[in-house]
Amino acid sequence: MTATDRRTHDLPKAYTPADFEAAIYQRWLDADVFAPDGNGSTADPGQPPFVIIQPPPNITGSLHLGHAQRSAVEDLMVRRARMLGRAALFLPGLDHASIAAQFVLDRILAAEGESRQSLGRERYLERMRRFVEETRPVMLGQQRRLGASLDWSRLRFTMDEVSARAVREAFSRLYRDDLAYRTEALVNWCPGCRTSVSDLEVIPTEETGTLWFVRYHLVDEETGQPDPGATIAVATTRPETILGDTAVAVHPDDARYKALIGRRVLIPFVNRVVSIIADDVVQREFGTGAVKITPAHDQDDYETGRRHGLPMVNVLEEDATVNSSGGPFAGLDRYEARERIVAELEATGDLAAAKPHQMLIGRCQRSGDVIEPRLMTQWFVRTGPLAEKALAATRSRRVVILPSRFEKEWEHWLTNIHDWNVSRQLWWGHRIPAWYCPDGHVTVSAAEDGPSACEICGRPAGELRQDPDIFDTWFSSGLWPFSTLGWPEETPDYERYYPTSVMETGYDIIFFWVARMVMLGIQLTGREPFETVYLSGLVRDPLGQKMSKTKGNVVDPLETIDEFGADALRFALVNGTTPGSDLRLSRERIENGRNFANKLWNAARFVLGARPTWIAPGAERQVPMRAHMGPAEHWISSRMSATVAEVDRQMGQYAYGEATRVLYEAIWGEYCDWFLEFAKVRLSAVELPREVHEATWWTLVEVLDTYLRLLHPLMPFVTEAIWQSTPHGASDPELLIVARWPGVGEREAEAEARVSAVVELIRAVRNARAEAHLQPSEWLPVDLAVPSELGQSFAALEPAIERMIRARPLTRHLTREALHGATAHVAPAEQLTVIAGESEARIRLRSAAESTAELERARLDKELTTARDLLQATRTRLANEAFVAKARPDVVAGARAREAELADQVARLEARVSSSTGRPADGRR
RNA sequence: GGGCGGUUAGCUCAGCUGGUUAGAGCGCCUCGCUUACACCGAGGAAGUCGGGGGUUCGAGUCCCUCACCGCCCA
Repeated sequence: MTATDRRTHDLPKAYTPADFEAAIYQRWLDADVFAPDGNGSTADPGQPPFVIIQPPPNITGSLHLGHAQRSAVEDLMVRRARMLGRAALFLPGLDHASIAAQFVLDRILAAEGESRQSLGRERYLERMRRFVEETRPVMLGQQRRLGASLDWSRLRFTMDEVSARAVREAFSRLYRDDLAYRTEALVNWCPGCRTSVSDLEVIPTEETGTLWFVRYHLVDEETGQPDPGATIAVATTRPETILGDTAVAVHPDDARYKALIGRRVLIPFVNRVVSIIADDVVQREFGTGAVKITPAHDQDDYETGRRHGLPMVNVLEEDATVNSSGGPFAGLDRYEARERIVAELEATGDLAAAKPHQMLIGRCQRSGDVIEPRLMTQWFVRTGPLAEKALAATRSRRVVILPSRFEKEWEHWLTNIHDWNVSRQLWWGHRIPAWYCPDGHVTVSAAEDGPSACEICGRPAGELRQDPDIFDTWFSSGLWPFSTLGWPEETPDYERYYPTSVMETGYDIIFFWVARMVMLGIQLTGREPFETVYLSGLVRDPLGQKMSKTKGNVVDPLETIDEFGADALRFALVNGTTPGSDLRLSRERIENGRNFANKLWNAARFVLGARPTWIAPGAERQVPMRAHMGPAEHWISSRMSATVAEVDRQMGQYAYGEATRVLYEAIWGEYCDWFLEFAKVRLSAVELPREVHEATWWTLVEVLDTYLRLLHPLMPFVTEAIWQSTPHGASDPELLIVARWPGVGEREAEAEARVSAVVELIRAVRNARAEAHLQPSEWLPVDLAVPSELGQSFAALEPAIERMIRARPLTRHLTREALHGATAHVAPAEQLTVIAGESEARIRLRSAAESTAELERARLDKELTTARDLLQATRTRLANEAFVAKARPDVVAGARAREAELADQVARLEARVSSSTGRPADGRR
């Protein structure tokens, strides 16, 4: 093995990510580069820090593709910021997710023959803490597999003491400022979860129910007895609520019922006598125009009840069975009661009609149960004043939402916001720090041990009772951007890293979470918690369906990483995506990522293996000497500058999908497909001086190095693995993760144009050869002529061109006339003519077959037709006076140049066709 | 009911402020193990940019309208 080969063999032939990903992550950890103030940090203290607080995944869950995509995007931003020299903090966390966690644990307990109730609150919470300790490492390990450069030294949990203190402090401040209050109100009750939930957790679903028409008997005002003949019919979709009716309402202007206003009716089963009242919220067209009023079980009725001072009769228990107010139906489940009530109404002849009815039914986001409005005393956050501040933040652009179309939804939601019910009748979560004394006085305390006495009457703590409820999980999540940094204490982290830079999350929780962080952040810290909200789309299956366990279409990110590598998955999750739009993830996409990584890997192997023998393997990276660079080297350097600029531009506007495509094209389509091929030939030319070999090789290295840097945020593992084998500059650190982001270099327009012309010619020759069905491996004599200004470039690239078009010998003529003269003696059927731009080539065939001649004529005819059509189109444009007068001058100039070029091409093709057929090229088709 | 998004090659999707012949990946067809890579290379076929109308010298891109699909809010 020669010295040249040594470095090649540092990289195995095939890209096998499983061999190095874990080791590389460990190297990053050992080097302490994730923490912005870690030992390995190369951050420039003069620059502002860049901070992303990671949306904390649910502790009991496992990592799914949604997490994977978010981590990929967040990590991409963080890694780029780090390479730009900013102190980059990417803070990891876990969410206690009370309802979700209780669901999981309750299932486990059920399997063990236990239950929440059988354990009791203390033992249950103890059990939960143990369970959470078990699941915790699972989630964290998954983040590592993805390569997320999270600062593990700052890991937070929403139930740790720092978070708990923040929750207590936040709530007591809100209470103090009259932004939190306790009141009796209708709340959304989920009988399955046995807790109230916020409006956002109720999913309206379109369902077909029944609209029942029920006759209520009027009460004879004199006898006080029901009047068998006089009835008023009401319509209802929930007959069981009849039991809680406390009025019947009609529209005041409804002629049908005007006379009945003020009369009384008897509510069946419970024998309650209630009044017929007038209220203009009644819709006359709906049902019979008369509606039953159940203030304790319907939002609209509740409002009506309040206006008219009606009694509120609650008829349901926590589990949605009918309570003792339900008379004969007490103890029955709500639906059983409904059936029985309908049956009995039918029996008594009071059921007037029953029709199928399309309606919206609120179901619990978590359990799917039908939500019951239920009257309860709960804590609420007064959202009006908070929402105003949140709106001001986006309107003034202090908070920018991407993509911007979500700002409209943001506006709409925040301007129509309701107060936020934060009480949950669960155990796993932050207990509400409110205490009640026997006289009903409320004391809210931020102290860890609670209040020492009632704030109002001074009764000692021993006589106070703490609210049994806990907070909605989103309440603690709403504090996340600052509670993680130590708030309410003014810790060094809070001082340095708050407000944060970007909040990246899914658009599906913009209101659940983002809006609440902004509201609470501004209220409690006086500042917007982040500058930019980047909303990702959702990851769907190849058919566009949401992934869910029940559908069985879930793709496990870890299995994917095992098979294809984390980089392939990350590539698939970012490439071709636009913020806010969903992504259909298929196996093919991931394979594409793996293939790209493999391509890069092998290109690097080539570069390392092509090192000139006299350059030491560990040599410091050198800038290629411009004087010894050939046209291809100038070309790729210039293209590299273009790529850096374009990637910067796209990433600067968060267009990561676009940036990825740009890199893919630059690396595969330019560097590998063309530059490597040019370089191969130059490096194997022993007659060229050492300086030329060096210039070419250092160009290969420089471009590879730059592309590894640009690609690193997207595909961190493979780029770091390769970079560990490539020559570095004197000022480079040991690890790519903390290396500097490339600066934009200079463009060389002429170098780009010249090589483009060469590439165009090579393509055209290959095309002609393929269409003539020539063996790709067959070497054939080629004569060519290129415009004089390209002559020098061609000369330098000739050996490469020779090889790329299989030309032997390759004869270059100074003018087209010379080319034509030199090939005039060859029969038209024995050669192919290729016209590419201003260049022209003739390929000598070994033998003249009639079929070849015909194929050639057909090909030339086709090219001629295309060229003529294009020429015609360009001329039509130029003939339009309005175009010439009004279009931008550069556009017109471009069209003129185009016209000249096309005219020349058409002329040459015509000449060629006529000489090969012996007749003039015919006119227009 | 109000609002938003989508509709571009067989499939999945890019296409930024309107400007030459609308791109990519996968799939398809032909050829090829050329000393980085068959997780590859060379070449090719394939699109009336959902329909209609308008603005403009010029529209996939801007405006109006209709249709279908999806989402959010009531």
